[in-house]
Amino acid sequence: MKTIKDVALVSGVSLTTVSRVINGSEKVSPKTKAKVDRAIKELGYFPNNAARSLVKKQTDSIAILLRNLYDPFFTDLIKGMEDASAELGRNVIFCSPGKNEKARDRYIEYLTNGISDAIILYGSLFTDKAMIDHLQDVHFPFLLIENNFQTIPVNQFLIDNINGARQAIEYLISRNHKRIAHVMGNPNKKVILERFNGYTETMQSNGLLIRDSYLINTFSEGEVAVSQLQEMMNGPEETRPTAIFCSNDKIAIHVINSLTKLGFSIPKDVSVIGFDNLQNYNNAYRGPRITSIRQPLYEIGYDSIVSIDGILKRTLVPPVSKSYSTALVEQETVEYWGKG
Amino acid sequence: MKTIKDVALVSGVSLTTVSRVINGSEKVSPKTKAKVDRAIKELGYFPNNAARSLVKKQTDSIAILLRNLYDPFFTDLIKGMEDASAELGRNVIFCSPGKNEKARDRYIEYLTNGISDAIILYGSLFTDKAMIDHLQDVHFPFLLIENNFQTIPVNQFLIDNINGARQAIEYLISRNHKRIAHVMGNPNKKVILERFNGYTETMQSNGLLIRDSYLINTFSEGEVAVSQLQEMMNGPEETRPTAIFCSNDKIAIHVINSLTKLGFSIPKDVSVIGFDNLQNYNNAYRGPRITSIRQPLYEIGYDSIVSIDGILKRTLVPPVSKSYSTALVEQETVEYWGKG
DNA sequence: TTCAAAAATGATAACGTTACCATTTCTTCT
DNA sequence: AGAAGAAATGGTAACGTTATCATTTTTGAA
Repeated sequence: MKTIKDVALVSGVSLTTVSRVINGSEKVSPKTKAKVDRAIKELGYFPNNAARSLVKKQTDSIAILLRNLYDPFFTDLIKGMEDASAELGRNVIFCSPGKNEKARDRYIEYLTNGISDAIILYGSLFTDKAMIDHLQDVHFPFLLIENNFQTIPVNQFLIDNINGARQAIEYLISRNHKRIAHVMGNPNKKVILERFNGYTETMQSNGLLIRDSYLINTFSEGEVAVSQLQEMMNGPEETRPTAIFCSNDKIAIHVINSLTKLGFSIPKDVSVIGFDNLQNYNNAYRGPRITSIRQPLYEIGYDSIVSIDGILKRTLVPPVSKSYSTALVEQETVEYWGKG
Repeated sequence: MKTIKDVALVSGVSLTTVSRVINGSEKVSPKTKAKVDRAIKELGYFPNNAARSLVKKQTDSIAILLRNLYDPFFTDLIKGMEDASAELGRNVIFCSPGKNEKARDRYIEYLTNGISDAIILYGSLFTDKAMIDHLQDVHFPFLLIENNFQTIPVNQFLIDNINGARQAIEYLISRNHKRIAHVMGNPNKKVILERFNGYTETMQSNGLLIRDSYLINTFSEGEVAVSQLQEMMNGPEETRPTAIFCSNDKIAIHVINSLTKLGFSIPKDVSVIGFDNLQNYNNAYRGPRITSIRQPLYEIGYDSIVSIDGILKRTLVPPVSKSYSTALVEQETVEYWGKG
């Protein structure tokens, strides 16, 4: 490995001067700069980042921690992050420790100690108070996306899930639906809970009844959810839901598949609306395109990098927090109820 | 930021002893270890990786460079890498510079100088000779997947695309197809060229004619490809292909969509076979599930991490090279031709 | 030509850790 | 009790870079 020392020796100048050339300092004569550049090229020298960040106490790179990098849910988010970092010329590194908490903490310890200058964390199940406290204690810059810490002043981007759910329900109501069920996921997740809240609030404020059978939890019940679904759909016609709001598109796919197997046709017999507006369906799915609520993941990804960059450059003063609104995407799983 | 010095001060031992405790050395008494551990906890000390890798000249982490992390094509590959690194307890960092060559080189310079101990590179358009030469010059461990350097002894994993194409064509032949067309992508890509070669070789060895119209290049022709496709399918029945082999599933989707628009039904009027066996289709796609050649991307991802780990631990001696075979996945786009 | 100011260059100490060798302390055996 | 050996601990120099201050060289005005 070639070092700055070798370059200094070959070009006949001091370490300091070489360092100046490398870092593009103005205070070096063109002649000297040429000499040093020549030596650098000749030796194939590259600066060592470990040494550099040790003394500078900064690395110039941003880390992103996602639970699973391979999840198609993250497609747009990652794309936004890639685009922003390319435009800014920032090095960005992605890590995905999976659901293992030990691995997550190992990565955080690794990334926050001499590897990156800031970290972006996505997802509520992925973060806990102790972790956030730790990051604050050591004054390490971080940005949370869709996490559970709305009460403390940290950098965080949130999606207005409550209003997103409202958009879904009000859209259904505008299509003449009154009996609307909700199939939800793990309520420990921020997004699931908020969408549930948005559902109940909107139903109530529109004077619509939420029957017990209208709430199906795929998380706590496991396989039971399907039989609950079946029971609900086989109930008397006057209480049977005409539309189902699902916590997300994955659940919607599951619901549509199950209903289809039970002999129902979507959206003729029952409308279904999802959340997330997935761009890619698993190729096992054969049903109609899901009418869904879109969250601006590309924008969020893009902005997150830009914001962290701003914070590191001190052009932005933390805490930076934003709320993103959702939009309804009409596709094929919702139909006007009754005689249109 | 707390340092080893603070820990030494608080626990009343020397720097060296603290370092020993941190690194789990045996040569420290239980009593001292307890004292030091207490101080570490009390101070919230974490070792600085920059300083550590500066002196150790190793970082214990592996870097992966993919052109675009968000591409659903990489789903299984990434999953395999994540699983392997989790099992090994290795830190793995992903970077995706996009198609920008400058950015790619910036990342390589960054990663190879004090950030990671080895690098995995995927894709043939993504690497060039100069880059590989550089990595070899500086003796930085790397592993290529599906690249263009079969001639020089580097660590590399390859997929047997020629045989994969043969599997596709022979399957079609076994289903009574004789007039088989090929819609291909950018032939500068290793995989595209090899699949094309596999197609021509297998056609020839089976005594089947490749008419000029049977070769359609979506890359050089752009939109022209669709009109070529149309022309081919509207030709006289006795020369019209009964099956189309596509370089990959994305192209197959494009072909199926175009043919459907032209009034053809898949697989009744013409069979289509793809390559890659994508797990997720873009939700705009409405056609049948694509019969395709599967490449073992999960295994490749998993093995790549294990191999690089082995090379770094010196339990494996480079060059490590493997060839992976493909498998046919029967789905819905190929039918027996004629009266079955 | 001289001198002050500006520009260019250099010497050296950090940064936080581990490697290496030296020293001290503890065991154990006679 | 003393010596030899083992175990535990410590001092210090590296690692490759940049920051800080000091020095030298150049420039330009009188």
